[in-house]
Amino acid sequence: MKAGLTIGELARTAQLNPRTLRYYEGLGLLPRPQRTESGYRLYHSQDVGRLRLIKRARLLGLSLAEIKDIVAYAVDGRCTGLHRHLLSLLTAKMGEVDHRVAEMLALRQELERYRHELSERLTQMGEEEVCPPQEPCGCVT
Amino acid sequence: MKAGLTIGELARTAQLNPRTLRYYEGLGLLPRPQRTESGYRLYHSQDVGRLRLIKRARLLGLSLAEIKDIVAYAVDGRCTGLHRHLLSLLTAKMGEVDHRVAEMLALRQELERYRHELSERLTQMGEEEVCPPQEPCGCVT
DNA sequence: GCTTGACCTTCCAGCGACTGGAAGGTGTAT
DNA sequence: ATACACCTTCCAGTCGCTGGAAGGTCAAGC
Repeated sequence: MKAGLTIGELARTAQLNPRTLRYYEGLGLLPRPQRTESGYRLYHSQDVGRLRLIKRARLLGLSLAEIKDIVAYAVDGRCTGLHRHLLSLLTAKMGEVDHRVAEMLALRQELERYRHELSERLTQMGEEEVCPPQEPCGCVT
Repeated sequence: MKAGLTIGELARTAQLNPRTLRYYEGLGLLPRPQRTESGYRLYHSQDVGRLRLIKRARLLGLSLAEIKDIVAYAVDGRCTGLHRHLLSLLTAKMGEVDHRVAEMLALRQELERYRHELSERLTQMGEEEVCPPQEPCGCVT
């Protein structure tokens, strides 16, 4: 076994489960790779980039079907549907990225507030103690 | 039917499916609300805030079980487990927010690049045409 | 050479978080 | 009185994984 990554190696570098890669292959999101004589999948290091794009798009919440179109374009330069369709998908999703980033940052602030409060309470009381019902912090109203 | 929101009204203001609210209730994420004589659920406007927090936390990818702890603390001021446990959860998740925001922005750039390229191609060729295989844009390597 | 152990293969089944259909009751508007 | 949109419960399906089972492969150590 020489040039090429096994599914485990690719999965490790892409921070994904090997099972997930096989699942993606089944959906056509990942091309069917070469096989060794014994049937092991052999990937190119190039596939890492493809997976990185997929992962990011998943983070945003794109469906695997949508991602398939985007990856097809990004990696192979072809569209499965209409140009205009893909274009409007991209535009919509970019707007969603902005929205999500804003929400994330709002959540971050909220978490920070809880964390701060909580760590204060923790220093005041026993370390291992289960928390009794207390005043709500009133952040959520 | 007076003071109080029906499940549909609450769902609409929180931008969620009524079914999702019932599902959350089943998991204990949302308290069992009052009922009208005929059995309709009646919510307080206060529940909107709770749902907003839940939605944000879901956006970040927290599991509903994790969110349950956070919401219990944020809204009712109590922990279901150890203080320290919740604290480390919060800290970890705040780190993840930062990571996600960075990934989102990277994705945004990537999408913008595809979008730009694609719109150029679109103005050069027929509007409604299905895209033939073309050069990959080489962004993913 | 043989065993150990980590890897690979396929297939099928389960989970988490919804989401939809069916069958029936409610509430208000015309 | 009849629409029509809403509500109720229950069960089953979808999406995106993820795990177990049963078996084959391969490099390392004894």
